[in-house]
Amino acid sequence: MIDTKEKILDVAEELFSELGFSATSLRAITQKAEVNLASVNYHFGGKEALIAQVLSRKAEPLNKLRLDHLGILQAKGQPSLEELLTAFIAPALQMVKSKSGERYIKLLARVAIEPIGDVAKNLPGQYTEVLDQFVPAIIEHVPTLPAEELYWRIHFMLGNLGYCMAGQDAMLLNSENRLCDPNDIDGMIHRLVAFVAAGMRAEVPEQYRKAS
Amino acid sequence: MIDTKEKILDVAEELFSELGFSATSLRAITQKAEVNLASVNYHFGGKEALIAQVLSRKAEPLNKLRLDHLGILQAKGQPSLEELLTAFIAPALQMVKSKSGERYIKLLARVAIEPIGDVAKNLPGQYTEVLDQFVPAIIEHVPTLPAEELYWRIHFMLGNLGYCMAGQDAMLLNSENRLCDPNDIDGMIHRLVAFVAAGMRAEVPEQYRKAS
DNA sequence: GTCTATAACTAGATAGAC
DNA sequence: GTCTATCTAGTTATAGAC
Repeated sequence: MIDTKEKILDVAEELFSELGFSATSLRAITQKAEVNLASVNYHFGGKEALIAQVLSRKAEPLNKLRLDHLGILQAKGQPSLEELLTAFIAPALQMVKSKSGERYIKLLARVAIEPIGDVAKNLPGQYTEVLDQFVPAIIEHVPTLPAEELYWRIHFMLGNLGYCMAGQDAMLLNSENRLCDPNDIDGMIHRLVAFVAAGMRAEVPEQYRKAS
Repeated sequence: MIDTKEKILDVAEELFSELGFSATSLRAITQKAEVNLASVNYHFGGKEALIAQVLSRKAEPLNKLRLDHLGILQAKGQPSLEELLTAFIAPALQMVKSKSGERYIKLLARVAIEPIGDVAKNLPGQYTEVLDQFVPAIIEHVPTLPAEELYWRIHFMLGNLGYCMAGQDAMLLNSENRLCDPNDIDGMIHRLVAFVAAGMRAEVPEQYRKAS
């Protein structure tokens, strides 16, 4: 069947996100997907490669959304820092509205907690293309920022994003009386962009103000 | 024995962080701790309450460090925003240098991924006292910030902190060629404080600039 | 009781027929 | 591309020697 690969990926994504990687056997996946056991190896090369594909299949449309958004901005002239950050942040936060997006963030968390082979080590590679496009555009707005400082701040932004994507599942967000609604995705995007933009523009602490 | 409770907590912390909550049986815990199976129920009331205690036992010294730090600052006059944020951020990041601190952050991640009863719901309560002390002190530096906006930014800061605490286990941080060293805890603290302080002081986006 | 050998089972990977 | 059969490794359980 032509979509055997897709069926395997769908079931694998579901079981991996629910049970974890080591608790999910290839036999369980192939049985539920109603395909042959050997087809995993034929199509993917092994369990670890399957995991990597499950993850990259989700990363790809996200990458595309971000790059498309960036392309549209740049076609209109030089985008503002806020516009750049929105192009990076909004697709990720909008993604987690869907069931499938929720699974993706759960899978990322599992990779961090239950490291399988080189999967975690290879994850950042799925985002390098996007970062390589965004980082130079961001630099234009903070030209005096040392490169090391810039990458720290990129990481801080990724931290913000991860926490917000985890949303209601995150432990500290579902607090009462804290006056902000984690379901207000658009509000979250606007506010996060403002917060990160200010952080990006922050003055560099003296001791780190060497040339880059 | 007088420290049966402590022994149970130690072993439970270790097994929960390594195996997860549902994969760790009370039998496994009591056997490894060399205590009677029934003692868990006697001392804690049940598995869920044990989990809650394992978590709160870690939160308490962190809370104390933060509040002590804050007290010292306030005794010297009005602290700067950067000093306040350092008092909040530094204890958490320094904690994860230890094996036990690593376990704690792993447990927090597990609570998010594998929700057990009301444990996740009750976690924020372990930090309310600290936040109730810090938030008013922070407000003095951003007096025009609407309350809702302030809490969003507090959450953004918590996101930064969580990501940095996860450190090398986090998926996106162990990237090559990104020029920043996640083991440089002091550098991380200084830079994160500068980043968050700027975010706190950011101008409020127009649409959210209603009175608080 | 403790230790070791082995059996039974499970899982990932592969070869070769179709 | 799909399938059956098989190989290899790792884990768990158990039997029997000491």
